[in-house]
Amino acid sequence: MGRPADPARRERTLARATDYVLAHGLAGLSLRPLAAALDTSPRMLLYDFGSKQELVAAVLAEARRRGAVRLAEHLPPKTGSAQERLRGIWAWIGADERAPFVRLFFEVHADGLVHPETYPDQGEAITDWFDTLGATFRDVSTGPDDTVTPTLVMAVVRGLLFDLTATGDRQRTDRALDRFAELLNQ
Amino acid sequence: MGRPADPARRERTLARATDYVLAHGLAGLSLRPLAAALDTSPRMLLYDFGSKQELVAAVLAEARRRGAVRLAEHLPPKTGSAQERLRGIWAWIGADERAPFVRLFFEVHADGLVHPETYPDQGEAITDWFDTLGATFRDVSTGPDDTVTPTLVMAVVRGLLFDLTATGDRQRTDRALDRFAELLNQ
DNA sequence: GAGTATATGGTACGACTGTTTCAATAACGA
DNA sequence: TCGTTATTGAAACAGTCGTACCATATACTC
Repeated sequence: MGRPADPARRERTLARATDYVLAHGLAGLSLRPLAAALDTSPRMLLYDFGSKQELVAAVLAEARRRGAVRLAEHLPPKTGSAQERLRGIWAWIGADERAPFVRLFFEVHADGLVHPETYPDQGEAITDWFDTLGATFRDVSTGPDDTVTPTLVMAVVRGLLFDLTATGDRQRTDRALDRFAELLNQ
Repeated sequence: MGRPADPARRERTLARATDYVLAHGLAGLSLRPLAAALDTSPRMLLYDFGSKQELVAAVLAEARRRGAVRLAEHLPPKTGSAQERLRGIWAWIGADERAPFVRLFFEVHADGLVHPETYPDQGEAITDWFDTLGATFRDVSTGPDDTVTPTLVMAVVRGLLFDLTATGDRQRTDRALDRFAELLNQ
């Protein structure tokens, strides 16, 4: 009895809100402009998500879900040298299409440093790529439980992403990655 | 004639404001709490700095100045292997005492990605370490104008700092740096 | 139709924001 | 003491923020 609930609405709003946050960033996020861009109202955002904090948490979870899916779709087969695979990953993550994800990634990390309590799984978000990347670079690892190699590979990728997003100098960062790939291949 | 100006007040306020921002971060910075912590008033902050934006710019310039001074003080002489020098830099920058600087560093970068117009010299802030680090690692560079080696070295350091600040796992990040130092030494 | 649960719009509250305005005080030279 | 300039306090302004309250509309069962 009564009007049936419409859970699809929340999902649709979440998807569009995630698009919005990827486009505009997290820092200045405000309910009223967000609602206006989504053709809804702050009233409905709170109705669906309870509070702004829960909305943000849902958006971040959705963004991470999307990233994981696309990474899984793209991850190259384990053919070719470690050098080639590393270059493939860098070309993919550094492409302009990934810029909104990368930007949000850095934004969440920075905010997490100031408000650790808001991101209880901050550490996980960093290390859960290891399972994926560790498998990809198993042949250059020292053993099946080697966490050092994936740590270093991810540090290079993140560090160069940091540089690339700040300076826009793709040539220099590309070359630096090549240099690392050579070192790793020896 | 008339009451003499007191430029020392602005300097004193700037120094304390920089301490405050290093301790509390940039994101939630607000004039009233800042003024209260500095035993002054929002009125005086604007009197001395003109606007919040100019205050922030002054604080960031001061923070960068401090960082440069301390780095210059610490930079080890060019004795020892590249491996040892890299470990020295990592031990210094990764120490707990540097955490506020590192935090602010990531915060500014993230904010700069969303509001590039606010940080006209964002790229410079990244590349101006190269002159210092390029000299330190000249023996592993391919030439006097080699920008690739310092780019890679800094990417590893920043990437591992990212990991360390997010996960707190010092053992794993230390080992990853050692691994990189070995690779670089070959 | 009535009854009922979900979905919305409108509005206002209280707390904050950076900034401005107006007035008062303080320290100097003449 | 007086003029002048620097400094400072108190208050208000115009805006934004997240959120709560109240009424209404909608879509369903019976």
